[in-house]
This record gives sequence, structure tokens and C-alpha cells, in this order.
Amino acid sequence: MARPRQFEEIQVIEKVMKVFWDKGFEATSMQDLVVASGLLKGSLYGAFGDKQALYMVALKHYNRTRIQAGIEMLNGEGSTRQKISRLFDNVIEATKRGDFAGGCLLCNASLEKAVTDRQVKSEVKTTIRRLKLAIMDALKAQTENEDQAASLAAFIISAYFGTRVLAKAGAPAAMIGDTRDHCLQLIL
Amino acid sequence: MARPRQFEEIQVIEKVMKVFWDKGFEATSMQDLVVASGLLKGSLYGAFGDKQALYMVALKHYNRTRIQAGIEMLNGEGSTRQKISRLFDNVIEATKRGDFAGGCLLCNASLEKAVTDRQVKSEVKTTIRRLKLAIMDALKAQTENEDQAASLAAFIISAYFGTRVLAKAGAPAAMIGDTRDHCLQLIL
DNA sequence: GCCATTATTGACCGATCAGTCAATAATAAG
DNA sequence: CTTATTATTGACTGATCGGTCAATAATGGC
Repeated sequence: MARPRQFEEIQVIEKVMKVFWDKGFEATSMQDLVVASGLLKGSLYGAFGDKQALYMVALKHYNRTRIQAGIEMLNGEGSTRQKISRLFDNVIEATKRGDFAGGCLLCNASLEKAVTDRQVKSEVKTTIRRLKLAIMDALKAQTENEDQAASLAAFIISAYFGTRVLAKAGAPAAMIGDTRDHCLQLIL
Repeated sequence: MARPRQFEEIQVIEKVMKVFWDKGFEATSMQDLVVASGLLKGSLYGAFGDKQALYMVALKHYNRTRIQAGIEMLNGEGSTRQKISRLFDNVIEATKRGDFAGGCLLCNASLEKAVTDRQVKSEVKTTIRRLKLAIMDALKAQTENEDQAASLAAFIISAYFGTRVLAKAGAPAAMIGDTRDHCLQLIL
């Protein structure tokens, strides 16, 4: 009954996400997104709304794919130590591959867009909580005490986010490995 | 022999720094800096150069004051555990006071300006190295082994930077305390 | 008091910004 | 084929961006 869309929404979101991931919200222009997506400005606005809405869509997509991949590493096979180890090893590998300089869109959002955008802040907080719960689950095989698992999970998230900052800052990869090793010392 | 400046350079730098600290590089306009500093655009350009140069001046000032304050906490009185503890307690206090949402300009720079600005990246890397050395010094009272001190320092910096991200993301203050407590477990 | 030098001022610049819109095109239902 | 509906297109907007510059002002040395 109406003209159909001439693009795959998910593919466009993936491309838009990568630009925001790479450059941040403010440094990304709508023109950058036009070039990356292959759509014209009007189509982007028609399909997703304004720049802020587009950023939210991109961040949610990041969380649903990249952060979810991390959570699945925690839910997968192996000992608790192996599960946590995978999280950090993944940062090391991403850094070596040069994927966005080892950076993390969730961390970027925490320090940039979330500061002034209530919706983004809410999405960030919810996602951090989800990640923390997944870490607690991974720890529960070893620690019965819920509070102990929660505080250990808070600590691991801090160390994890810290490595994402250090990686992007260009710190030597060995520092990430050192962080991982010391985290594992606290896990039986 | 010439007209003297009508402002205190250090006071202007402090004000400019706070704007960049609060809003980041891209979201800060020269007009924001004009309002914050009380100088007109031409004076800012005449005294400091362009926006990038002004950011560098602001970042260096942050490192020379705020990061240096952290290093002095590590050089001060008390046991190794007390020294490291102060670092995290300071984040908790800053978060409670609401200073820039508990954020850290050095972390912000790592994820934003350092990515595309070689000078900023170099300043960031140098400062992280300085901070790491100060942590190593604080650890040396306990650990003779240099390599062990280095890897423990890398781990502590990760956890520390992670708390600055979490704090700004609006995570509950207890998570910072949890991170501190678990870090201290690894220090004799 | 005059001059050389530097600081301040505010108007000005072209480029780019996010966002809009009327015209056109493509579809499915009738 | 006609029509209702939605997608695409590219030209357009006013605002703001970083940055410049000629005119003016303030100083110390002479």
C-alpha cells in the first residue's frame, strides 16, 4: 500500500553505530552518517528521528550485540576464572586487531553523551547493571554469599572498564594482561 | 614598552579547563570559553592560540594540579594500603560533592581528544606513566620485586580509571568502595 | 609628549552544523 | 488504471562553528 524501504534497517544501524563508536556523538556530523549509511539525510530523519535518537538506536544496538557477546562469554563453558579471563582477553585481542583502538562505545557514552542526555544515561546504567549481574552469576558457582558476589562483580567491572580506557589511551597491552592476572588472583 | 595583559593567565586557564572538563572538547565552543574566561575571542587566540592549543594548555594544567594532587596522596604519610585507599576515597568524595559528576579530565581526554590529536595522546600517555610510577613507588615499601610492583600498579590504575568511568556513569557510590576494598586485598 | 610594541575589541568571514520540506517515486489495495 | 500511502531526493534554512583582522587602547623607554 506504500513505497517499501530500500535499505536493511539493521545494516544501516550497524554502520551508524560504528561511526559513533569511532568518533563520539559530538564529533560525528549527520553528513558523516549519510556517507557511512549510504542513505540521504531525509531518509535517516524519516526512519530514525534526529541525531540524538539515532545515537540511542546505535547505543542500544551496541549493547544488544557487543555487550551481549561479553555476557555470553560469562555464561559459557568453563571455570569462573576462565569466564572472567575471557572478558579481558577479548579486550587484548580487540586492541591488537585495532578495533576502534580497543575502545568501548558504552564507556564512551558514559563519559560523553550520558552526561547531558537522560535517556542515554538510563540506558548506560541499565546495561552496567546487566553486565554486573552476569558477572555475579559467573561468580556464584564459587561464592554462595550474594553480597560478596556483588562487591566482587563491582570490582571486576571497574577493572574491566579501566582496561578499555587504558587500551584506547595507547597504554601497552601488557597492562591489560597484568590487570586480568591480578583480578583472577581474587577469584578462587 | 607594550600594553600589559589585563588578566591572570593561570586564572583564565583554570576557568577554561573547567569548561573542557565539564563538556569535553567537541561540545565546548569558543563562545563557551569566552563566557567562562571573561576574555574576548581575540584575546584568547592571541594569548593561547587556537582551540586545540587551548585544550592542551587546559589538560596540562589539569595534570599539573589534579593528577599531581593524586600523586602527592601516594607520596604522603601512612602505609601502602592507606596511600592507595586515599586515591579511591578521593573519587568517592568528588562524586558525593558532585564535582563534574566524579569525572576525570585525563580519562575524558583518553576517550575523546587523544584519539585524533597526537599531542594530546602523548600528554595522556606520559601522565599515565607518571601516575603508574608513583603507584609503584608507593608499593615499593612492600614489594622489592620491580616487575611485581609494575604489574600491580597497572592493575590499580585500571581499577582506578574504571571507578572514574563508573562514577560518571552514575553507578552507586558503593561500587567504588567495593573496588577499593578488593584492590586493598591484593596489597599486604 | 612621542614612539614602538603589544593587548583588547567587536565586527566580520566562509564553512559547516542539524534539521526541514515540497516534489517525486514506488508500492499495494481497490 | 487509479488512488492512498509512505520512501526518497536534493535543495534549502537559519544558526552556529572556529578563526581573522583592522582599529583602538594602554603601557615603558626615550
